[in-house]
Amino acid sequence: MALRDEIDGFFDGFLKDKLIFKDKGVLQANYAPEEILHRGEQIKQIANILAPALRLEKPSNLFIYGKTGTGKTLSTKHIINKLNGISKERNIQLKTIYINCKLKKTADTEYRLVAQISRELGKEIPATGLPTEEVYRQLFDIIDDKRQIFILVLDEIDQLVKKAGDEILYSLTRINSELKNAQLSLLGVSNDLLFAENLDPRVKSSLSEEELLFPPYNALQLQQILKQRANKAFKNGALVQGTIEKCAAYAAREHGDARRALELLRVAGEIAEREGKTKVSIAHLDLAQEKIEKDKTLELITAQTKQFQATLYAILAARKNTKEKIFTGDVYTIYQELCSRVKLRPLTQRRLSDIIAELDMLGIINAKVISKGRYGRTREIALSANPELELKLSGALKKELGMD
DNA sequence: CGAGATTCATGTGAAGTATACCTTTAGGCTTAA
DNA sequence: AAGCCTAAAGGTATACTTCACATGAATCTCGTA
Repeated sequence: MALRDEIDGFFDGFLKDKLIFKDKGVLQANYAPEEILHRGEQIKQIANILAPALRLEKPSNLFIYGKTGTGKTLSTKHIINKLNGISKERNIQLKTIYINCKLKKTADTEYRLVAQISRELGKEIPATGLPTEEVYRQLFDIIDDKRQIFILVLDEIDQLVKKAGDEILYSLTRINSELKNAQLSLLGVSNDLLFAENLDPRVKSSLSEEELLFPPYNALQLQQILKQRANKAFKNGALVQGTIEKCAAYAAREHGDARRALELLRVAGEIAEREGKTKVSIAHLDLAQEKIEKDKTLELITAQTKQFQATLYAILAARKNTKEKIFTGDVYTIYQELCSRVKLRPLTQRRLSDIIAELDMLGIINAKVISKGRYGRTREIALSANPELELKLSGALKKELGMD
């Protein structure tokens, strides 16, 4: 009974003392403000390009690129929402589909992408079993059902191509020639500025009928964006003077990533709140910086399969054993021991090699192929984490793998 | 001493296999006329 | 006879394995200055 009261008391206090935030959601990544600052020009252009859709004419394919946190996703979603609003109001046969290609297990192969698109349109497609052709055919049927325009947004399209190749895009750009009633426009969004360079020329020319570059925000613009959101998110006076400026400066240093700046501010607020403070100070920003990095990686690895986790753990262990550089062979030996210890069926070295390459792609480790001359050829593996994070990772992995 | 051959440990590509899932289809059973 | 259910057959995507060949600089070899 006593415990019960104590907990009630805790929750009460938690609710009553909203020390810092007024509405934290405003700082969350998926929040869409009514007014998007400093992107007026880009939004207008996107609108211009997509506008024909409202007259049931196929808009040009559009390719948007710019670094992370420059408002690409936000702006496209904004326009998409507006289009949806208008088409609903006027009863225009316009549908939009938004797919984020980065989400693992969702859209990282041709089959999964097409299946996901169909799912967005309300058709259940099994995870496996159907021929890819069949899934395409079903998608056609849905799309070509009547005279209508589709706008397909592929966010983080570079991730998709990196994993699954650009033939997918070729197929997608060719869909139109097979459609009788409907028309489909592609809107590709990429974080990688050089992405288009390596595409098949046919795909490239067809995907980027129109192109749009989102430049990074500068420190001043970031400040204004932060202020706009902070006013809604925080209680009056919850921010120590200069916090926003500092936060903007941090983010500007990292190629003007607004998403990161907002996250930084939010996490700083959360930390301050947990400390029971009523004000967010610059010190909290620094703490937040570390925490974000930790959480990102932690989240990433817990989402991986056991095999990936075991591999990473083996790398961490190898790292602990020797101060010297780590090579694939060392990792594999440790990995095998580890497998027998946690009762995991060990994979072949061939597969491990691929897994290491994938971990590298995920940015969790740094691996590059080197030749040691007489002593063969291998991957030289380094961790991109700092020692403290390393410790946390290793702890988390132990738990994931069920070790004591 | 230096050019070319050798060597090692693993990268890498292609093809094959296991698994988990899908649709189709034929046969058997039930049901209703 | 028509309708429905079930299990087998035949097919796919994905993750992984097997096999075989490719890599590329440190090291070795050997001819030459």
